[in-house]
Amino acid sequence: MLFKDLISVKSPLMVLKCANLRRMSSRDSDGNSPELHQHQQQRKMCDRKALNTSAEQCGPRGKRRMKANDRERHRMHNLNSALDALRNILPALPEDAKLTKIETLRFARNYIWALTETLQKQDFNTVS
DNA sequence: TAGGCCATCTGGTCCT
DNA sequence: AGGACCAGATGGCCTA
Repeated sequence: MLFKDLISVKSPLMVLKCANLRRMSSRDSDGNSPELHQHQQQRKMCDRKALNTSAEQCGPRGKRRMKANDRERHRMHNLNSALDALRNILPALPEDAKLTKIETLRFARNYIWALTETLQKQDFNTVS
């Protein structure tokens, strides 16, 4: 199967094309470096922590909550790492075009489907 | 300014 | 009991 065949596989890849256009024209091009983005995220974290100091001070329950929040944060980071790993093995992505989470999942599903089709066709040709 | 995407917090539920 | 998972709420950032 040629790559152009893969491109022709219905909607999710059209979504991908739109996503690439959208992202290539955004973020990094307007001087927003990844470092700055990270800084903004950290600042967000600090704000949250400042808000939560009261929870920290309100005894065992507050401590348990904060511990659970840490675990949840860690869990979501793991999930995002897995999504990044998935993005990295998907084909034909320009360096600065990052798929959203939902786009990544849809594209992966579509890509697997296309590969499966390719294998099935190969098997058919081998047998006949 | 509205809408999309994201990170985080939170409470509920299930599992070990 | 404590941890994992989940879904809803909230607020920030960015683009059209």
